[in-house]
Amino acid sequence: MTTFLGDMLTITELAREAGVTARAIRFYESKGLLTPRRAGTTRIYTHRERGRLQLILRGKRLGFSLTDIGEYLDLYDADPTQHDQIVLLLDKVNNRIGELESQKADIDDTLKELSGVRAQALAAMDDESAQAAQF
Amino acid sequence: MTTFLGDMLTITELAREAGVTARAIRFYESKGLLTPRRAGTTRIYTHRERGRLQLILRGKRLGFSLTDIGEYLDLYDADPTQHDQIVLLLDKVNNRIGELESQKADIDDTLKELSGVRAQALAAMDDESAQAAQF
DNA sequence: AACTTAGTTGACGTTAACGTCAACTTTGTT
DNA sequence: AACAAAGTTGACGTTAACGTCAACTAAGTT
Repeated sequence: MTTFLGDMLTITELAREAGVTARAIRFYESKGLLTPRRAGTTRIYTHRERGRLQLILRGKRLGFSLTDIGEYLDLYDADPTQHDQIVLLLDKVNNRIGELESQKADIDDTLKELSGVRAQALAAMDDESAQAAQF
Repeated sequence: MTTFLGDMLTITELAREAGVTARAIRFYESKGLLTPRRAGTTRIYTHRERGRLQLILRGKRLGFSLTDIGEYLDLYDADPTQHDQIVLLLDKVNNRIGELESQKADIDDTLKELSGVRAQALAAMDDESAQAAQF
């Protein structure tokens, strides 16, 4: 294992670093979200794949399906010399931005409600201690 | 069907209004997220259930599981006279707020990246038309 | 050379969130 | 009364996203 690896990681190393299982990483690959090089039969993960994995995990945290995430990743791979591709790209990017902004609005609504709940809870506790101070 | 219904809806009416299937609504009930009254055997949905359903759907848009959503809905039902409940409630509310804020951060990161992608795409199109203008 | 230690490829199992019947009962209509 | 429409309860099917094995192989170790 004293072979020079530089920026490269094995699947279990990447898994630990990212906090997921190797199985999950292979699964993402089977869905076309990752395409690691191979050293013989063994998968080798480099900077690019690490970044992609982070994007995948972030997408998951936002509740997107792996299919959606795949389309998102594709946005980074468009050929800037193909006019048609760029036009399609722009459309998809704009759609994605719209979705994310409405999701953000949902979050803000929820946060406001939770602030309300919290305020009520604090008020209830105040009442309680005021009540206790009576005796 | 000319019975007075007032604020009340039948399951298919509620389903249409909310854009989901009746099956989904029954499913949410089976998970304890909704508890409609009954007129004999038929479910009756009133203002409260409609609001709850909206909260469920918003939770889904944010990528939460029905279990998570159930805990979220519980936050609205805490008894303000029970000290222990309120303390627990505050803790849960604060956790939820934290999660949502980090989710919001993920969204903002993604939005920034997408802006970058868009800018690159627009630049590529500019180059292209400039190129075309050469001839 | 014999072994342990990753890593690899199937292949089947599992959970969440419904979809899709089938078989009834209940209502309102003709 | 007879009937179509809507609602109800099972119960089985389906998809996504992995978990869990089993059986092999390649790579260093002793």
